[in-house]
Amino acid sequence: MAKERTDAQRYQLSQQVGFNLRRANQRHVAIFAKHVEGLTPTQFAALARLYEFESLSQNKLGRLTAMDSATIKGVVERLRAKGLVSSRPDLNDQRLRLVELTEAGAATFERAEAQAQMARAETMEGLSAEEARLFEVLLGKLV
Amino acid sequence: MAKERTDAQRYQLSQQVGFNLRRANQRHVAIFAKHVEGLTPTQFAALARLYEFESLSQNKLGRLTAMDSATIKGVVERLRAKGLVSSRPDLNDQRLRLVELTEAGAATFERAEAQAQMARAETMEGLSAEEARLFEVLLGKLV
DNA sequence: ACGGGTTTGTTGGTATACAAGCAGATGTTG
DNA sequence: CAACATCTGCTTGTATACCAACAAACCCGT
Repeated sequence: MAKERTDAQRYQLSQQVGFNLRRANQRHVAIFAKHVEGLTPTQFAALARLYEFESLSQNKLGRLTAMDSATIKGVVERLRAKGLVSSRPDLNDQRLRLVELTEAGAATFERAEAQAQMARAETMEGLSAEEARLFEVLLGKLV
Repeated sequence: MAKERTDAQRYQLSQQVGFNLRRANQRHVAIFAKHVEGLTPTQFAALARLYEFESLSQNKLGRLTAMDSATIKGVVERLRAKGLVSSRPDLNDQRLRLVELTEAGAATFERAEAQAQMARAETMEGLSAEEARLFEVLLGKLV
């Protein structure tokens, strides 16, 4: 057995918000992967935004999904490789790349939405309905 | 302006727990980086565990910090490059690599602990003291 | 003692995530 | 209109994060 320090010296990592935020997120990603086949949470988020807004520039899509321009580039690229989105230059503003859902992308999102709901339920299963509602409110204030 | 779908069709990504867990974690990592210079949250977590237990095998350290063996390998490697930990083979069990804090590592952790506390405070600044306490309890039930 | 299962650490591959630096396009202001 | 600032997308580099496959070392039951 490894020796432990006394309580006075011990730092309670397991009770640190930052550590637990990271673990909660890790756990949710794992649960999401189990329920939603073929899409990561970030890819799902991108599809959700494109479903909401028919067409978005790549950077704007990134901002709406909390990804910087380097990250969203890769996500769009992988969604494109799966045939779920298309992208083309904007004729009015030549800096922009307009990204859109394909039909397959819209269908995939609609199917994934129900699965994502199940992932959410499993993520929250340790909390009562009342606690879950409260947690979501507090989490919303944090971000 | 991009066209939006009607409310009936709209998926409220911004209210999804998974999405907000990811954003909350991103935000915390950014705040942590601002307050704790030279250490990432995961590197800090590893130092915290090594401060708690004097000596740990690499894999066990990974388990205690919620990192798989591939991830913890890189973290230990970078901490070693900074001179904050040392690692050596275990003579009793030749599979193991024992990882320990160096003196510089212990000092760095003690300094970083106060800074991490400030990062925590800033992360939670949107919540009242009572809400923050409650949030931590609920988050603890989730992980 | 030995053959089978487990554990540990490593490697390679994929996917976020962000900083910094870049070039081209656009906007703004004198 | 010209100078300047801003924005967009791209690239490189670093750091998690996890999966799958692997070999060496260990453990355990027979």
